[in-house]
Amino acid sequence: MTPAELSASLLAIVQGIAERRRATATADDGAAAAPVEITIADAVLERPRNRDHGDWASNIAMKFAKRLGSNPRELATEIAGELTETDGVARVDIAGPGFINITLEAAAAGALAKAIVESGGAYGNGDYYAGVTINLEFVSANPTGPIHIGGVRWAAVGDSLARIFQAVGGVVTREYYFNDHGAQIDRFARSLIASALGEPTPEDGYGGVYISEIAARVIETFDGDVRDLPRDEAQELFRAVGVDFMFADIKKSLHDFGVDFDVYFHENSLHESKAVERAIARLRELGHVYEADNATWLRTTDFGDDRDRVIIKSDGEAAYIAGDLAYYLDKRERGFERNIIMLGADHHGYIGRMMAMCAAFGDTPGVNLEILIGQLVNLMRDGEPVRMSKRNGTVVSMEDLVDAVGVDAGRYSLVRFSADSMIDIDLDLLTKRSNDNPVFYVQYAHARTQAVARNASASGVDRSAFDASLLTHPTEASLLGALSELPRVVQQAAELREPHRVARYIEEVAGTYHRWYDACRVTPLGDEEVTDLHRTRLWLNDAAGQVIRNGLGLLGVSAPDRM
RNA sequence: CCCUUCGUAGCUCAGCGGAAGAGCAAGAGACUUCUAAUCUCUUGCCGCAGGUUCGAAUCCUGCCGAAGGGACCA
Repeated sequence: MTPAELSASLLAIVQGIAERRRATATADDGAAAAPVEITIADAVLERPRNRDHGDWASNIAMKFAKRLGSNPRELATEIAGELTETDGVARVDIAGPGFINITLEAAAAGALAKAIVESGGAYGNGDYYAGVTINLEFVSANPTGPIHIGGVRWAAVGDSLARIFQAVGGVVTREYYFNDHGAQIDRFARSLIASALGEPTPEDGYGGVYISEIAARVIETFDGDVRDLPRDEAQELFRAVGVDFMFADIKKSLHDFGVDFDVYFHENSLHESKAVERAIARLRELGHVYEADNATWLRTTDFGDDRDRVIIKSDGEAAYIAGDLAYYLDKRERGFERNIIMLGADHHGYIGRMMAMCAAFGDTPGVNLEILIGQLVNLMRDGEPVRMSKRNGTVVSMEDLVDAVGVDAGRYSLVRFSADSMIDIDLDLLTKRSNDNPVFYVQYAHARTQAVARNASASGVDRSAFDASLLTHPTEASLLGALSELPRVVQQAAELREPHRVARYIEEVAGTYHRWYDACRVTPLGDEEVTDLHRTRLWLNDAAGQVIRNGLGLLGVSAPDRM
């Protein structure tokens, strides 16, 4: 019996009770006579932490007691009476103010092990976003330097979120918006030229080691002596070629981190294709654009922003947001129902104008456009914060992180925390390659499932028999309960856009598995005969491995067979 | 002044209407038998004060503390 089946039974029972109450109620009973709407969403089951509270618990009696003209414990007792008769239910207890604690028969609970193994990599998937087109934009760091450790967080979280959306049926495009237009790029180009000519770093330029490396590579591609070039031609050369090199580097480090984007969108293309003009013209037609102080404004205050925004500056240049207008419109024209953008907390001020822009186009903020804000990463050394700056070249890059701890530990430690919490990354701890990263705990659990499977095979234990009623040990009920949660966790992670839930969940599964391993053997001891208990436990072992593997997969972390 | 996020065990953080959790650190125990990177035992005015609710760590208001943000910068 799956949790879904159990909650369906529970729903039917409560609906039946409500129906009978209504039928027998007299008109002057008031509340009891009114129809009470009870849906599957009300019949949620929780898995209690405390095993004394059974396999599943429901608070439905407390929720509906008042509306059904009863007190919680009375209603719970009535529900329990019927639930006890349900196939697969071993025991029902009432506890506290009206909790209904349900214990399943071993056979009913254990059937799940086989179901998981048979579903394989698809176990945990759902249809929450079936067929929904989702554009997920993340990282989008300027190509003026390597991706630093702050951007890496969004790479890990964003890619994981994309995987989770896909698991619930979403048609996801991972997108990287490449800001190759504007003043920062000009500064980048000037910095390259300065480095190439042996001049000092410009006042407002970038000065890292990577600048001289890129400059040297640009010089190599040029047939002749860059020193002979007029300044404006040099600027263009270093801009175009330098950005390409920088961009290739960024792409490669993302790839090495296991993150590949479907679309790398160039901001510059929006200006070259006149998409910006078209977007502004569209908004002008809709009546949201006006001229003032020699500039062109978008009346975002009509849509909840705290001030109107300039879209074309008085010098005739497009403001940054103009690109955003065109970019959003482009995404919509490419057919994405949902456009999600992940930004760092330092950009939270963008939300108002972006949502207003979305509404100005006639779309629905929060549905067609959604902005996720994640807190920044705090870089520490010896307990002291380290300031990173592209200007003076003190940047800890994605490669530094990967070199120090590897892709798995790096990704895991970034995706394990809620995006709402700021995280400190201590460089010394990192380089010590400390073993306290829970990723090893989880990976070890997976490796252990594989070791058990190998040993089982060597001892002649196979999956030729399955008798779920044999899975009677408390740790087996506990493990089965944990395994049953994956689909719900995945859906919740998708709904709330919180990949860290998957990480926390597989940590719990790993713990439950280790405890089961400690108590229950899959392969027989010494000369013992292979029994159906061993065979059935192999199914459970393999189901646990499958769940951990699927969970790690959603985080982009490998599931090793040996450690 | 305004906005956003955070404040839970010694530390790092989960939980976000329903019966206070994990890892680490510290101490004590458990391997002749499937991986000891494991398991077992030991820790709390959920920042403070009100409110909503049958029920609040969770929702609302105020305060305190931390981080970030409020441009015709990107």
